[in-house]
Amino acid sequence: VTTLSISDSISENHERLSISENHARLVRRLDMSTELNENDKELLSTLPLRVSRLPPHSEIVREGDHPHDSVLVLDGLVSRYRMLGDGTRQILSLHFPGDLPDLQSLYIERMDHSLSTFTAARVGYIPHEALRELSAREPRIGRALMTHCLADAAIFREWIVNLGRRPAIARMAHLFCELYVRLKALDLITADSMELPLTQTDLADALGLSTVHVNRVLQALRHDGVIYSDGRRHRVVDWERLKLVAGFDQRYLHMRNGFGI
Amino acid sequence: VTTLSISDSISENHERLSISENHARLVRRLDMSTELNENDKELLSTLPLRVSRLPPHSEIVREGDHPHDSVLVLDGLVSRYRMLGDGTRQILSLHFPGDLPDLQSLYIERMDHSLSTFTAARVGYIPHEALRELSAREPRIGRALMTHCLADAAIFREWIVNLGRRPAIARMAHLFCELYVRLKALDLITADSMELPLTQTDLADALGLSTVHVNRVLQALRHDGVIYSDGRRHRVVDWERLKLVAGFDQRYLHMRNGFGI
DNA sequence: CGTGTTATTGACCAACATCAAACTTAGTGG
DNA sequence: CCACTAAGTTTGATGTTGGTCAATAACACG
Repeated sequence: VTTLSISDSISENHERLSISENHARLVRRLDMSTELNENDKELLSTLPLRVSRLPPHSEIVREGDHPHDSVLVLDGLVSRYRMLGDGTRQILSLHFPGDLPDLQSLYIERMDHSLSTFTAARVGYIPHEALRELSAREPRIGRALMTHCLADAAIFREWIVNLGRRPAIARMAHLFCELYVRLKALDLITADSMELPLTQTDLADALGLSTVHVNRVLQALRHDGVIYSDGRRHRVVDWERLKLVAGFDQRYLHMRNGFGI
Repeated sequence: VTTLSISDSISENHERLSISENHARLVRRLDMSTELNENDKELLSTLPLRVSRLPPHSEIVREGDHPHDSVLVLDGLVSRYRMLGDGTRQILSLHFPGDLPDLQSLYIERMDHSLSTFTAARVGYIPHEALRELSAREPRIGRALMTHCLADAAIFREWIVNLGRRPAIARMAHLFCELYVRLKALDLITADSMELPLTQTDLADALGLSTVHVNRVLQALRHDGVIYSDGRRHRVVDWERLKLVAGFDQRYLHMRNGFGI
């Protein structure tokens, strides 16, 4: 499997995905921000992993839960979000294969938001116990996990900036930049194009905009020749201009040299 | 010192602030989210702390820095923020005595935002080395520090919700709710009123609004008898209504029972 | 007292939301 | 393969929130 796909690999030949290939996703992802040696990688591969196959739009963890496992995304697109009293939703983050989207539940008992799939997805559950034990025994692993959490928080900060101080078109461009770089680091970009199974309503809920406005902003970006998006596929036509519109600087993603763009 | 004050204690009798009183701030703050035993508290008090007195509006850490110490707020009001290319600012968080606002620099080298004082402040610098060493030796301390970081991230998430999905008046109310609960937990509330040395421009930069609109929103809240604010002092007149306007639910602050409201 | 900062006001404007309808697409069952 | 349906996208018309600009008022401080 040389080129992975966010949502298609579900329908690929599953015989090829051995257990160790699941762990490889995790290893690769953690290695993105913290350098891991061979020993670390071995150790990570010993983590118990209960794999589960989920339909699209299914809740993985709900606000208020007290989970005893952390979730590892193996395939598909996963998001964290909060529902408000008036029925509106705010998406907090998007997660790709290799991400541990609720690692914070290791140290913070109660979930203050929910986690669910957009696409059909495979996720792995890793018992907190195992993660704690390994982190305590192997500080390098603990450090890698913490760095993962903290890089996550850095993304939250950037989203605050995005929502607070950028106009709609820049917000959209910035989101595309972020996702593009993160997907690139995972080898999930083919021909400058990313498959994001997000509706315009989903984008609106991530960007704090209305659906209608998202539609108009996308049209503007298409018209200006910055991106070309057609349903689920979004192609970055002019990366430099996209970055410019967004005011994007990838350093907040805290990727090691050689990862990202 | 029974009643502390965010900005006034600077001018109090400093003879009474022994080293151990500085550490007490940290202990009390960490104990808010993670239960500490006497041994943990002892250990925390052994951390080396270089205390420094800073004028108002001075930068403590700058975006791009690679700090070797973490900052402990001892007195005063501190904020994290990002400056954008067009000169606008987005405040990311506000920090009170006992907070460790850049603890993430322990694991993430490069600062992706800046840290500075609003008021005159006293801050303590704790070498990363010491924090790492103690965390490794005493997992309970490591855990408390991580929980502090993660509760921080929970606040970022709530700010994303605030900026993305709440109208201006609710945003303002929500910020007041958060600060009120956090200050209450630190015993920094006197007569339902909090001293926040923030200008309306500062509030605007925290809430993603314009100064003019902040002014009008504050007037509306005053007019509705929800808060009374007069310069730097903000009094919560009707807490229930403030919560209602904000849609506030303090659980995202992840305080242990008995802390908060 | 000045002088600089902050708060307040009014007039006007722009960005974005809302509403409602039409259109497109993908999927489903006959 | 087609008709039917549901979900998503697009459009237009209109409304509102909140931004911008500019002037004035109120403080705060040396």
